[in-house]
Amino acid sequence: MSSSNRPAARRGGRTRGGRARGIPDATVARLPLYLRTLIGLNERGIPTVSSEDLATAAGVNSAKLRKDLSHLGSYGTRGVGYDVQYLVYQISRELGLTQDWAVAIIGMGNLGRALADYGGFVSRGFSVEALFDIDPGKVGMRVADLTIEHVDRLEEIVHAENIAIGVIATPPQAAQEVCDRLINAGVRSILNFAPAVLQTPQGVQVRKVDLSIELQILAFHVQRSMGMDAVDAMEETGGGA
Amino acid sequence: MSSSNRPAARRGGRTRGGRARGIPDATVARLPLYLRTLIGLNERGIPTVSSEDLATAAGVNSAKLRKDLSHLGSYGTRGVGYDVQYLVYQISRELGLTQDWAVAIIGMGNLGRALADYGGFVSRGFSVEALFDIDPGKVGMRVADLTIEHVDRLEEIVHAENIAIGVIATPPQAAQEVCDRLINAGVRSILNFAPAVLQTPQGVQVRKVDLSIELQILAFHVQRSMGMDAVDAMEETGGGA
DNA sequence: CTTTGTGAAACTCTTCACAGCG
DNA sequence: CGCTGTGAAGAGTTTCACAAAG
Repeated sequence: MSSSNRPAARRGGRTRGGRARGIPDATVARLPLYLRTLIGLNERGIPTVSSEDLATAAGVNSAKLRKDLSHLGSYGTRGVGYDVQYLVYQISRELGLTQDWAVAIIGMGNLGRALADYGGFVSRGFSVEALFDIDPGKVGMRVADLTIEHVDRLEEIVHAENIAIGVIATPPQAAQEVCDRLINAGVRSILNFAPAVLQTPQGVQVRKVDLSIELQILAFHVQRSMGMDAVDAMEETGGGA
Repeated sequence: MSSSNRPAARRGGRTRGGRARGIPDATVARLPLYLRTLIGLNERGIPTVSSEDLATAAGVNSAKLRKDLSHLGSYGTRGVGYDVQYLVYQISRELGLTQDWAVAIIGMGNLGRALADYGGFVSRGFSVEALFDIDPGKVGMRVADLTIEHVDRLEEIVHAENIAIGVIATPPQAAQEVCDRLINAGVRSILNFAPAVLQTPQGVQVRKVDLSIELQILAFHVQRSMGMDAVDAMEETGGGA
């Protein structure tokens, strides 16, 4: 469409008024992993950790870890490592987890209910404040200490509860409409579990969690590893045409 | 550890005996998305589609789509576009979806049960063949036409049912052990829903789906977009210490 | 004339390797 | 010394822009 020759349109708010921070997306995506690992170390009473050890525990390479952390500032001590608690705090702050964000879940099928019940699915920083479904039979039911509301009340409740993040767990046909309504109500961050591509205006962050896509990526690799052993011939002859 | 100066160790089986295929990881990760989009077009009776239209529907840019598809071969017709059904078949074949892979789910909590019940969470190409839990109270229960087995029988049943993919939906403490046992039983592809880093030997594919990580990434962006409006000052003063 | 397929350029991310600090 | 923080090199990915095909 018209988006052919737009000049790149920087994702993620690169620079800004004051100091230009601009943490790379790839780094942001790993910070939660470091945070979880550090919280584990802290619970085990470990006060400091080297980049090498933290990297191993988080499953990444140590140079990458150091470069990632360097984007937050110089929080390490040469010859020693990183102070675990201090780093927990700094990463939490960077991720915006020093305050709680209100979350709404839309779609109370199996998955939506599992998400709502999964109380511990968020250590801290989030609070599920509203649940929605379109089925009048479900409206009024209580799940995880909340009453399921009809999706017609979405805008109203998003405003009242100051919802910052919407989690879409509806069937795929309903996902785009729910998404539009969330955006209309002012939500700018959406976690989408529905197997559907959401069209959103610029400035809205969408992350998707898609079981069948993950499985299909795995299937590709399964097929590959099978090829190593035996299936080679099948492929070479055109396999099943 | 010892993984410091290993020479890169190529992920994903780059070249092989015959022709070197080597589809980039980034492309593999998008193929399922194209596949789903194409299936939708096919169901609506659309016989051919241009890269521009398919890209828009899949939410990517058309040059990227063309380059991705070019890794599979030259399946388009210049001046016309791509034959929808033919492309569905080619992508399915490339992803290894022309046959069914047996899947086991370990951990029958809320999430595990939702996954097992989510019959349609896989269009085709997969078949959930076994469910496991460690809780004797759950063993024997029927979920989604299957009987929950005790996790002690994992190896036995993985062999008997020829399980290709393991889905870990246990609490995080149990994840590594389950993972080890799956690998020991010969499973080389794992989808991990537990919020834990899995240590695996080379050659094992792990994909993780992690709700709290996704939310935390969103929180970062929420905080960012807040900064645009008002919260700027809070940050500058050290916010909430 | 339309649309693919693709070199080449641009950009992002990862890894190396080491200066420099504690 | 040991370990961080980082320039520079390398790898991977995206985008551009256009020649060639239908």
